[in-house]
Amino acid sequence: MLIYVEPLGGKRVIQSLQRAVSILDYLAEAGRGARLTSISRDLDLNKSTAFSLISSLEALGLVRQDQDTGRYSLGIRMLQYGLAVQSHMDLVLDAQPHLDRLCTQYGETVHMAVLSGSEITYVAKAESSKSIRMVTQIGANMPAYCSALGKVLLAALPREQLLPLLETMEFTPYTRATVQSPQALLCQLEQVRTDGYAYDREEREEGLFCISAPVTDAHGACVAAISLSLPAGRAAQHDIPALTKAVRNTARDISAQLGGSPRRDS
Amino acid sequence: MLIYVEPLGGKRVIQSLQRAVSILDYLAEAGRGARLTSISRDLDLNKSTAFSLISSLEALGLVRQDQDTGRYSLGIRMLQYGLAVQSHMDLVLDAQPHLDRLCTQYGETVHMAVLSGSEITYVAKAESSKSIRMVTQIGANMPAYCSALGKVLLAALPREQLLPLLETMEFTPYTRATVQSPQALLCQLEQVRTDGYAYDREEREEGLFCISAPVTDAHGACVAAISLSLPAGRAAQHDIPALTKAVRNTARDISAQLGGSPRRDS
DNA sequence: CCAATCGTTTGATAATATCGCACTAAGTTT
DNA sequence: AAACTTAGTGCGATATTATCAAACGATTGG
Repeated sequence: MLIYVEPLGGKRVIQSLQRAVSILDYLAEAGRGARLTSISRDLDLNKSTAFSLISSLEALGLVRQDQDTGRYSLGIRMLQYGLAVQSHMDLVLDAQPHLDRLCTQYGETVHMAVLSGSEITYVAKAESSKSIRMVTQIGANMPAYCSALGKVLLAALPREQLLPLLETMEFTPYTRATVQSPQALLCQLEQVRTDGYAYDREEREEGLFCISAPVTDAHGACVAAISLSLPAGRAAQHDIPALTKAVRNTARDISAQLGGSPRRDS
Repeated sequence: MLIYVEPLGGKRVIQSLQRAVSILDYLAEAGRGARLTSISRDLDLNKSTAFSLISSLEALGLVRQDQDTGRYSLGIRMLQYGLAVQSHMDLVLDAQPHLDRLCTQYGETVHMAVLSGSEITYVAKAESSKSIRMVTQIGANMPAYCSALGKVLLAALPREQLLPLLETMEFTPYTRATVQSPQALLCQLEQVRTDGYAYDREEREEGLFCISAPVTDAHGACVAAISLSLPAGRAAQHDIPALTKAVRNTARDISAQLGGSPRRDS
């Protein structure tokens, strides 16, 4: 008998759903499929329960089982969900043309990202056609503290959300320029707030330079950030202030569209 | 009191999961977010039940609620799942280089797809760099009966699976060349089985020509199909028999790799 | 200003997911 | 080859859990 007392005001989450999602997470990370036993062990689920959950997920198409090995992995139905998110997000739909324009204008890769906890998630991009370019995947995550996009997004958070988040961060020194401490980051974020844009000068990766600016919704809340990435080698050929201005203008254009466009009903 | 008797041997699916997934499906289709009320109405769920499910999904990050409108839509966590599927599927990983090679060799778009019920799902692609080209989305679905990929995949099914599937199909006449009846389709599939490849001669879309061949696993079971798509206008410039041979060879290469590569353990 | 919806909360209830146990098949060790 | 292990799967009893009806305050609209 397990008596679970809700910590006051906490939302009640359906147990089987919570467990099912934890299995999906597990499968998303476990590259080439996981065994039922390891799932039940690692997630601390009764084997029968795990089986019940997994076979339900399989029947629903979210999980598939390899006929030969018996291993479980995510099903292709997940692909469709991912696509649906991408193609339906107002943000992405509205922003894409602007991103494309900025990309073709300067021939460099453009990204849009949102904040998920202390990481950023890329939600849209427009890729440079040059052979040396930044390669990223939509849906992929990156630590926020060492990217221009992340700094813009973090800078927009109110202190009461930002400070607890800083606690959870680990500051991995990817390069010589990587921010190393919460204090240094806070200091940079202050600068970002006054400037209205952020740079990443090879903080995440040697040779990668990024310029980022915030995208705000109708209420002025920062819902995303866009960035322009260029190899440091090409940075000298560009007029950085001009690029910065272009990025900010594009961000403003997208923001204006988010604020102005009337909402359609279904 | 609802007494539900399982139809003997049918797998029992966890109800709350089934309902949660139906909500996810609903949200995936409902473009710009759905209202709680319409979800509960259309899916025949008690409003409280729907709310419980949805708020759980929200707490788990699969669904998000627009602050302003209150509408629910799929969360960005779904993007990450989609990405995980794509990057972990052996099939896709193994096939991508072959698809890329075929694409650059002829400068036309190449696809790989699998069967989901009576539809095909694109799981990988290599895009032509020409301005006039086929534009598709990974994860998107298409009816199987009117595409080269679909015909290859259907042709590989055993009769006992194929025949019930034919019952459920609706034959929409997209073009003059679209197959119109189960009989005509069966006849074509017979041909595909003996030939080992399939064509789509503007059956889905005017001006679109496709060549497809099956990809088989270690046991010879057809697990996917690949295709090369070209605008009918460019078809005359190509040597169709040579293209067909190239597609079949690429499919064979991928199949060989699937059969030969030893399976890794975690 | 009343009527109608909206999303949300509550608490009682019974239906449901869970768990322990048992079974089979395949792989190891003795 | 028998005994032992470990895999995935099936079943039924049980109480935990998801569900439902009713009602709430907040908006919206006629």
